[in-house]
Amino acid sequence: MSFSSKQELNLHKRNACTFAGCGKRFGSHKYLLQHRRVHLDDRPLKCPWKGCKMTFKWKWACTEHYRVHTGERPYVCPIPECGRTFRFVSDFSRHKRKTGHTK
Amino acid sequence: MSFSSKQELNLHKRNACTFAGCGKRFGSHKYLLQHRRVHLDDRPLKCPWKGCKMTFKWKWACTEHYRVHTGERPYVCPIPECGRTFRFVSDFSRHKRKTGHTK
DNA sequence: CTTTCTCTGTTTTGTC
DNA sequence: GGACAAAACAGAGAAA
DNA sequence: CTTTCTCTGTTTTGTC
DNA sequence: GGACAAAACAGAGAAA
Ligand SMILES: [Zn+2]
Ligand SMILES: [Zn+2]
Ligand SMILES: [Zn+2]
Ligand SMILES: [Zn+2]
Ligand SMILES: [Zn+2]
Ligand SMILES: [Zn+2]
Ligand SMILES: [Zn+2]
Ligand SMILES: [Zn+2]
Ligand SMILES: [Zn+2]
Ligand SMILES: [Zn+2]
Ligand SMILES: [Zn+2]
Ligand SMILES: [Zn+2]
Repeated sequence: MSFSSKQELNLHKRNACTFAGCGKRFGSHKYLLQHRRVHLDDRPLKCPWKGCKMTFKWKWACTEHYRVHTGERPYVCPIPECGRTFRFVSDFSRHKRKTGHTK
Repeated sequence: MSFSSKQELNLHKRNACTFAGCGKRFGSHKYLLQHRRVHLDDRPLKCPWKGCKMTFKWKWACTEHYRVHTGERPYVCPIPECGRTFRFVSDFSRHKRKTGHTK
């Protein structure tokens, strides 16, 4: 880590991103370091599906994307009369929030 | 302005956006209020070109977009041997930065 | 790498 | 109980 | 409004 | 000189 000014170092210590136009602050210093990838061009994670060219910055995005190939719908509502299934955790979360279907 | 907690009011006073997942801080309180539109669905500015359906949150984006209809290239490099023209101020800025073509 | 174009935080300009 | 990292979540939000 | 899907800040889980 | 708002800039960054 190198800093071009004392001001920048102080912001870093306060968990603030110093990329131009960002200005975000975070709850942990560890995450601040992970957040940097948002501003970098690298997309190091590749979809393991043969022939798929999708790339990602975040492991979780890659994990969920892979399900569009497999068709997997791993989230199942625990309410017996409902039984809806979801491919993405976000849609499952919304279902629980809107319907109250929680065990 | 209403706040759901004292914590949220304090962040507002420190020019911090309290939308979930944002966490940005800004140089002025006035801009913090303008920044909110980033999180709202409204796109109140409409392209004035007949038949164009483009909409915008920011006036400047609308102003520059309109030039794709008119073909205008209002930015002209002041160095006589160069004379390049640009449709968008950002490209003109980059030209000056990379070449040093400044009067 | 390029060009084209939009988004947005900050700076500059204009009016009182 | 404590690190600490990895995984997963829970929204936001873009696209159609 | 809907469904599908990606992004990311925070929370939860797993290992020592 | 001071507000204060409007306009414009200067990057970042997505898309092709
Ligand atoms: Zn550090
Ligand atoms: Zn950042
Ligand atoms: Zn894939
Ligand atoms: Zn259900
Ligand atoms: Zn206020
Ligand atoms: Zn915000
Ligand atoms: Zn238009
Ligand atoms: Zn030039
Ligand atoms: Zn674009
Ligand atoms: Zn949404
Ligand atoms: Zn998307
Ligand atoms: Zn760029």
